[in-house]
Amino acid sequence: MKDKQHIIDDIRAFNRYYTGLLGLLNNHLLDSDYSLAEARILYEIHSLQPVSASQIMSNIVIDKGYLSRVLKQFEKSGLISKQVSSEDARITLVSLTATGLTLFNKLNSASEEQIATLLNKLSSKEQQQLVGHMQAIRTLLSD
Amino acid sequence: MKDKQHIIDDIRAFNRYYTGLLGLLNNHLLDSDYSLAEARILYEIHSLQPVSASQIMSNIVIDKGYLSRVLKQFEKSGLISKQVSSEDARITLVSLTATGLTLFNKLNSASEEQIATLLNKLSSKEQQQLVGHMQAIRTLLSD
DNA sequence: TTGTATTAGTTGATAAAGTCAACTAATGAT
DNA sequence: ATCATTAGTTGACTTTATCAACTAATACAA
Repeated sequence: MKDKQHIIDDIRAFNRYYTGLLGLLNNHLLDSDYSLAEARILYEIHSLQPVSASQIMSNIVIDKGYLSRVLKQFEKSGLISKQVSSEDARITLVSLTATGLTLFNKLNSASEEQIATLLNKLSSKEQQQLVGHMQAIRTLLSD
Repeated sequence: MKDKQHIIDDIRAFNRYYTGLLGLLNNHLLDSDYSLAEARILYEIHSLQPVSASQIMSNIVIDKGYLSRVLKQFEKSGLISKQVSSEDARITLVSLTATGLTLFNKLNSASEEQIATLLNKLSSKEQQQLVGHMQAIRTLLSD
């Protein structure tokens, strides 16, 4: 039975470890023209479209000015289209264009590929266990 | 039994979740004058001192030019002292000064406090389980 | 030993990323 | 109607990060 200090140390060690792993997994973005933030915004748009900037901000911690500019750039480069909400003219809903969807699929596949490479080292049973541990962590921390 | 695609999706969902959690836990640094990178460098120096820039780079992914500047600034502000290695004059070993140690302790306590707050929502048994899941993940992924 | 490659670290120049406040326009609430 | 709030934009700026060129020291092999 570990004492509290020991538990805290272990969690921080895991956090350092996992920060590094997340960094490795996100490395493939360096070969693309997109940052992690942009990739994540694209992911949110894909998941929630048509979606407002505010909705995106409720899923990602990001400055609204920064987000506004990213979306502006996305529109300029033809990745998304904007449409003012018919219910509330303050709100602009964004959706992926065909080009945006193609890009999303490309980035998404690359992300999946990273994970797949990680999983290749594990047996099927170990893979199930890994996911089990992850879900257990989320469950423990989400109450 | 989940198929591979399902497993990949679950892992990516965990990664998004944990990225957000790490962001929250690192938020306390916004109230300090130090960035996450700086805090981590300070941590490495504390752990490994006397330590070279190269050694730090083997623990953190960071540009050597950037690291060089951070260390230069640390020295300038009296947080670390530098000493050329007696065995190899290319190598500069850095150590925390008393001021640096004080700062480290402060940042360290704040980090621990963040974790402690997270743990407060859990019973002692759940805390042990949480650490168990984390170690299991590390074990699975580190082979 | 001498030349060649490698390693450690620094610096200049630049780009990318993120922050903050002021602002407009639309809507909500009393 | 007025006042407050919400959504989003923009300008100005700082911080963070990247990359290549460079010096100096050491390793290594002929």
